[in-house]
Amino acid sequence: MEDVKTKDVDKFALFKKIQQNKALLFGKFSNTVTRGAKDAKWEEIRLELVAEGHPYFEDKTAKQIKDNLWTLSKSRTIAKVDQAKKTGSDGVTKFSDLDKLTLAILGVESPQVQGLNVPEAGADFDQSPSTSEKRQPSPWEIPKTPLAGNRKRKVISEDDPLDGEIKEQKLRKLRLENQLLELQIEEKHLDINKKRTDSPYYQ
DNA sequence: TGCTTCTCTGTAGAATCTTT
DNA sequence: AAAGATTCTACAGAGAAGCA
Repeated sequence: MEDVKTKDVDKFALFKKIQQNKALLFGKFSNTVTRGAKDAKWEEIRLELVAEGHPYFEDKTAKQIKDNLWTLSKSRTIAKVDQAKKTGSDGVTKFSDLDKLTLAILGVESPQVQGLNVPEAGADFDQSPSTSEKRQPSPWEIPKTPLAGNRKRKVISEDDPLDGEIKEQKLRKLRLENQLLELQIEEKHLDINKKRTDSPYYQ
C-alpha cells in the first residue's frame, strides 16, 4: 500500500473538486445536467488532479473514482457518523478532515445524510438528486445484517413518530455541523488568499 | 521483536431506483 | 419494461497500533 498520508492528501483534493462541482455531479438531470456531462466532469476532475500533481489518479478511471473512492468513502463516513451516534460517542469520535469534508458535501444535497421521511428534506434546496424521494434507506435505517445471504433491505416503519423525531434531531444537528464546516472551509480559503496577497512573491 | 487486534481500502455481488 | 446506474454490505488483504 502507498503512504496513507499522501493518499489522504490526494483524496482531500478530489473531494474539494467534488464539492466545487457538486451542482453538476449530483444535480437533477436537465438540458445541461446529463449523464454524459456528469461523466465528462468526473473525467475532467481526474485529469485536473493528475495535472495538479496527484499521480494517484493516473491509473484510475473516472468510474473508479466515482464508485470506489467517492461513493465508498461517503457510505463509510455516514456509517461512521451513525456508529458514533449509536454508541453515544458523538463528541469523542474523531473525524478526519476527509470525513468532515465528505459530510460538508453531503450535508447540502444528500438524502443519505438527511435521512428519509423527513418533511423538510429537500425543501430548502433544489439540488437534491431526483433519486431522493424514493431512494433506498440510508445507513441510519439499515441494521447491519450478519450474513451476506440475507441482504434484503429493511425499511423501518414510517409511522413511528419517535423515530421521526430522532431523525429530525439528527438532521438538525448534522445541518448545523455542516454549516460550521462550510464556514471553516470558507475561512481557510480567505486565509490562503490573504497570505497569497500579502506574499512578496505575489506582488 | 513478534503477535494480536484494529482500521482502512478495494472488489464483488445484490437490491433498488432512474433513464430511455 | 428493460437496461443501466446507484447505493449498500460482506469479505479479504494489508498496514498501523498496541502490548508483552
